Amino acid sequence: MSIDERKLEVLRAIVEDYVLTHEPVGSKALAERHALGVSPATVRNDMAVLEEEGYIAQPHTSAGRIPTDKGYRLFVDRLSQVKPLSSPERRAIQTFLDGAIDLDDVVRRTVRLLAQLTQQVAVVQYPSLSRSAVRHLELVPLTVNRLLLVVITDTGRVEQRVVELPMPVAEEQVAELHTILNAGLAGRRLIEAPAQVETLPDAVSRELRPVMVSLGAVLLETLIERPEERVMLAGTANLGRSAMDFPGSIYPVLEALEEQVVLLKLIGEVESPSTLRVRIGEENTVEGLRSTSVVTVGYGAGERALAGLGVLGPTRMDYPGTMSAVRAVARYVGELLARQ
Amino acid sequence: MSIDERKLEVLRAIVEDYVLTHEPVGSKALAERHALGVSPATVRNDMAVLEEEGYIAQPHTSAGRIPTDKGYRLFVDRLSQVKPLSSPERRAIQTFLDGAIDLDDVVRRTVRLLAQLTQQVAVVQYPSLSRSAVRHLELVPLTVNRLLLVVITDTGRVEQRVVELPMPVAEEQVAELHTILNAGLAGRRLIEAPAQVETLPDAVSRELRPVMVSLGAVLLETLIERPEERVMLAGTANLGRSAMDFPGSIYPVLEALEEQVVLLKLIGEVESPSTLRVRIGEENTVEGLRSTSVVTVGYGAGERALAGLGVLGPTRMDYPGTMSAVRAVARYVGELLARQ
DNA sequence: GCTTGGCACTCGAACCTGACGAGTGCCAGG
DNA sequence: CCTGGCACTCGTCAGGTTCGAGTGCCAAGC
Repeated sequence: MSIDERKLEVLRAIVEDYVLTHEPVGSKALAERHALGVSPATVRNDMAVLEEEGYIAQPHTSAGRIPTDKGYRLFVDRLSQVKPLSSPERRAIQTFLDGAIDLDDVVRRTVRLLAQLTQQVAVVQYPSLSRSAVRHLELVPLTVNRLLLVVITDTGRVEQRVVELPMPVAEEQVAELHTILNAGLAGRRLIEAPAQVETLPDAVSRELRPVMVSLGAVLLETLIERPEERVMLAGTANLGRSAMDFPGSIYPVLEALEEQVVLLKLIGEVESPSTLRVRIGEENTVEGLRSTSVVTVGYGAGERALAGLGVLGPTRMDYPGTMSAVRAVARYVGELLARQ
Repeated sequence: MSIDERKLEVLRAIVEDYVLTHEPVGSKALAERHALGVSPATVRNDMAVLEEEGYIAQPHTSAGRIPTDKGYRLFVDRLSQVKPLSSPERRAIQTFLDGAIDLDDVVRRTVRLLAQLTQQVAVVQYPSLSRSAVRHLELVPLTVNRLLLVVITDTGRVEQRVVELPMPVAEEQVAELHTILNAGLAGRRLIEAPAQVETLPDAVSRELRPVMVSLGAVLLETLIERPEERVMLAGTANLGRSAMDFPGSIYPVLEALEEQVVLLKLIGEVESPSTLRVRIGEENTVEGLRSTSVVTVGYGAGERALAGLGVLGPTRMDYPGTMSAVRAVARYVGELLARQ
């Protein structure tokens, strides 16, 4: 690393000031506001080097400097210290989340909380179906040859599908199917279900085999092969607050946020609940989000990530604050889900 | 009404031109583009009268006129003719909605469709719980003293609550509760359920009464007294397109749209599926939506409105087009729900 | 060799100005 | 009651000027 201590200090000062004021920061103001112990002229020299190396840039010749994506990256990687949440904040998270009555409510509260804490756009993915375990399967006869298949997971998620049966079934037969299904699948992860599903038809009485086959097919197709991953969004209005930070308009950002696929791509690629992931500006693969930064993390019980959550805002965001808020919320939601 | 034929014609022309161009329209352009059969000077006189009566206004002295809310109101009430949808549009609605696999999917497709057809923000309310009928109730034992109560309505909506029981119950007892619940409630509207719920404890064996009481309490409280009305939103990005139409910014609009309560207020007050409701600008009671117009209608099977749907956009919107799109979609969704 | 103060230079923001033209209101004549 | 004509208003736009923040560079100092 060719950058010595003071230059890093200068970069940190630039990032901090710029995040605070939204204005390009000049050498003089910088030397004054931060106890750098050197004169503006010296700062200018450092800035020239930083610019040459691509960490900062000038919007126009006679203006101060602003950090580049590369600058923010360095800041996040080496300069920012985790800002611990204030205890009122911690308490707010607890009391706000503890009131949730079901999974939907947990997700809704979480996403609002995140949006409010960070004053940015928050995204929370529902606990992923494929990574959850089946708690219970229920069959509800709708007509003689239509069943509603209800799957309840250990995270509290409830999914239902209508299944068209190849033949009419009586009530006792439904009971039989019900028993076999639960015996075979309850407690299993959905992701390890396919093998199990194959064996199910053999376990039921001969005439019910085709019915069990249809049920298995629906299970496989809609719950495992293309499980419906859902996300919830909040705080879009916060984009307005920082509208001037987006070149052009917030329009492409709003557009990207409307696409479920995009959102999933954004927070779906999480690994463990302990590692925060920060994508800054151009690092985002999604066209339209190139002017934003995204902070995501997995959440779930223990080390296994059930799903992701995160926050999206202008590249000029308060990274330390956002990162600790995201981490704290994820941790707490994980505990909450493990508890029930 | 002190306004004669030609003045109305002039007003219509102004509205139509302004909606098309987004620019104040002057007397000359107006006389040219529309076959009014009179000279610009005459149009000017008419415009002066229209302005005096509050139907149009001038942004500044040397500019053309734009319609006021009152002007749009007159236009909607007396001047616009329903613009029938093109047959490709009709077909698009059909094919797009027919692919839906469950209620969630119906709502999601509907809201997207509306947003795309109108190029505005679309809002769709889920079929209201209290106005739906119970198709089936299911009880899933979680632990010995916790049950999951699942309610399936005739519109395909599935709601679930965890119920803490005052005592542990065995499997046969759950079966009994299940039978009694379904016997008493299946087929009833949720809104007429309270009376029925009261009688349920008497129908079960003595020792199960307290359990049935808890179940009844949960049913009443969470499903009937404060039923969770849900809405889905799409097309927020379309606000960007007409950002310049909003004085100040779209920020307050976005903010209002984040509030479920506001959205419900917006589309919840619908009566019959046949009557469109148009609220223009200042007619909106919601602060923040004073610069928008809202077109809503009820939808449902037959004459009974199950819930509402609608569209929100700048006051300068294509009212005839929007109105017919909203009406057509509502009609089709109603049919779809009745069919299943 | 790094730091510092001085100084000339650049360039965007803000302000002013005048020309232009769209659009109006009014009036007299048909 | 409609019409053409005409004076008037006022926002927009282009061009020009000033102002000042901030820079880069250089020579002197520690």
